[in-house]
Amino acid sequence: MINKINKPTIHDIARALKIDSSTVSRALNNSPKVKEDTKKIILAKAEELGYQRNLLASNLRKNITNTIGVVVPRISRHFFSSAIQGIEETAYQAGYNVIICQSLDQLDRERKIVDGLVSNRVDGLLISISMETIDYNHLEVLKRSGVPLVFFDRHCQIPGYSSVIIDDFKGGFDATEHLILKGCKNIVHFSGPLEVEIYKKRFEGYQAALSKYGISFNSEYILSSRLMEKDGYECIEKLLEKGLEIDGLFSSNDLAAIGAMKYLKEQDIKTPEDVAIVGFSNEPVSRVIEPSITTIDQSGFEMGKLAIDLLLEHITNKSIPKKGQTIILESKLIERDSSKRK
Amino acid sequence: MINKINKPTIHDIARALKIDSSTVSRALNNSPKVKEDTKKIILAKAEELGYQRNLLASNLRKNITNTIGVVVPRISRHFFSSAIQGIEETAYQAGYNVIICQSLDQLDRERKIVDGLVSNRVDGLLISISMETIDYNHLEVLKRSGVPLVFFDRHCQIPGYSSVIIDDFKGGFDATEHLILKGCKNIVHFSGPLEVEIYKKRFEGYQAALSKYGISFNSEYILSSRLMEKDGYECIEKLLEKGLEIDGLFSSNDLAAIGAMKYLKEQDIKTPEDVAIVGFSNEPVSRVIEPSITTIDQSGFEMGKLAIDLLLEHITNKSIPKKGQTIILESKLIERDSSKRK
DNA sequence: CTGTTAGCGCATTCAC
DNA sequence: GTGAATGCGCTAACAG
Repeated sequence: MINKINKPTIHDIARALKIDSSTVSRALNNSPKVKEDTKKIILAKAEELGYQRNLLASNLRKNITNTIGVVVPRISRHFFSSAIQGIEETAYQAGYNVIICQSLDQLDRERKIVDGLVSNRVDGLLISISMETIDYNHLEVLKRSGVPLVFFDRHCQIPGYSSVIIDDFKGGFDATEHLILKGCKNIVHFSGPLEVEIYKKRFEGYQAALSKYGISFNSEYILSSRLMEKDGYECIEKLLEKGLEIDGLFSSNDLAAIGAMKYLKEQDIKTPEDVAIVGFSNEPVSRVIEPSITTIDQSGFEMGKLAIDLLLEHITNKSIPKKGQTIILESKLIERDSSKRK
Repeated sequence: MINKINKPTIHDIARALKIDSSTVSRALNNSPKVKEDTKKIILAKAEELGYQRNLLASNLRKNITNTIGVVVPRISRHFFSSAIQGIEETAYQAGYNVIICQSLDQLDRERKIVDGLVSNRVDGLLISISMETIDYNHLEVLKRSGVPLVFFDRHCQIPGYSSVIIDDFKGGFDATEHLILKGCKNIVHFSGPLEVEIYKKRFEGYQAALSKYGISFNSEYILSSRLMEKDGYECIEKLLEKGLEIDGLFSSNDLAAIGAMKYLKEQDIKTPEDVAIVGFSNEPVSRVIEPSITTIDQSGFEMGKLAIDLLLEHITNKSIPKKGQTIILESKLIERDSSKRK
């Protein structure tokens, strides 16, 4: 006997009841146009047959999916998982499903993911771009298909798309100024790719702070990497091997900062007395692991909330604004006790 | 002018080329039946119009989606995000998309998610059930629809479905024995709901170890909770307020263990000298935060890999085995230096 | 209230 | 090789 588990359709239940499938469809959608009695009978039969609506067909017909796609670099990063938390919360309330995808910071994967999501006709897209995303073509073409898109955190300047971001320039400035005021003269900056907007802005903030206090800029102090823990470790290692003086470090995230800290400890350089560190983060664990790292805080949850709100607005208005709206959140520096210097 | 951004279909490109849409369809699927020349023309026009295949329609027609659904309690937990990593890796290689969903340990959400996934006609399901999942009906009904399902880590006994799990009984036994050998007599056990298979097994392991060493079982030492950090904190607080003697703790995860540890430190009870702790985990950060917690290690990545392999096998064989296969991984205890006693 | 008809976009069988 | 015809499962417009 063949394992013929064909899923029942509305026609199956219509046939069993000797009525028309359109009535079944209406009943299943709880249309007021169908008599309560028949509704009951239909629902019962549906239950009996183990009917489950085929959303592919339904969505195809209705031309909406009630689904929004979310693309982030990695779900394991606390910032992103809390952003997703915020997104899902209001999305579900608004009756939307959420598809979560991670690019792993690979442009290639990001392209495929976005393509797939659009092919699956999501109603909207929320994206925090990968570190490799310097070419925006895969996003720009979306405008032709009219899919609303909102960036959050890692964004890029494409007219017509909105963004929810923090004030990266100010964050970079504050971080650097904080270090300067602590007495640092030789401040290293761990950055992501400088072609990516947020890293560029933070870098500009860094430069501005140096310049304000009349500290000369040394390009050897700028290290661009993927900001993983091992990157921080290796970067600081290289710098020290070069014999460069370092007394302050501004890292564009906490992972790289932790990596650097680890190396310094191994080398018996007792941070934070010797090297003061500031990193971008709202990762609670990293604060516990390295309480000596002062952080520029970003709330993923809040950004997620704002981003989904904006997106839902765009979806319901069917409006892709000409310019796109940008919401900039204040970044705030949270100082740890232990990073006080002499 | 109305914002009429109608997505082009194969008919649009067929019309533009004065050929039939079926040819276009074939070309787009790279069928060998269509001449190379026409293929080129079609592809060019598709590009020009910004055509993107409607996967809803395509999948509906083909009755497969090349998508598998993954349901986990929370993506932010390292165990699950590394499992997802493993799953995605082989899934993508095999040409499958992955939809990630989190139940947040709520049965209600889990039900809706599973329903939605099945309605969207995923080709298979990978699930780690919520802590509230005591009633399996939403999973049992899936058998009628023939959707292959594989459990990993948090599973339940449903004939016909396979599981990838660790040896929870042994884990519970080893943890408890470890504590006993360290000299503990009064061992508390933080558990999840005992109706959930894995917690039950760990508890049984706990009991078996006590019994082996002739230590009497005290039900006051069993605390069932959701195992969040605050749960651990509150549980140990209550126990100590009751005036109960405690010198060992076996927690079913690291979060609750950390919560307990926090409370103990606050109370100036110097763990690990006073209370030895074992928790289930493979969360690297928790080991850094609380190196005094010895752990029973679980590799999410490995379990994810095994689970997806099993699932893909089921999908390609179109076989829902009568009994279901169970892969049991060895659990291993990883001792931390600092948890040595007297 | 219910049935009839049509079609969402695509893939596939059958002709030619 | 290509075109014509059919239907995946569902919803919506239109009758009655």
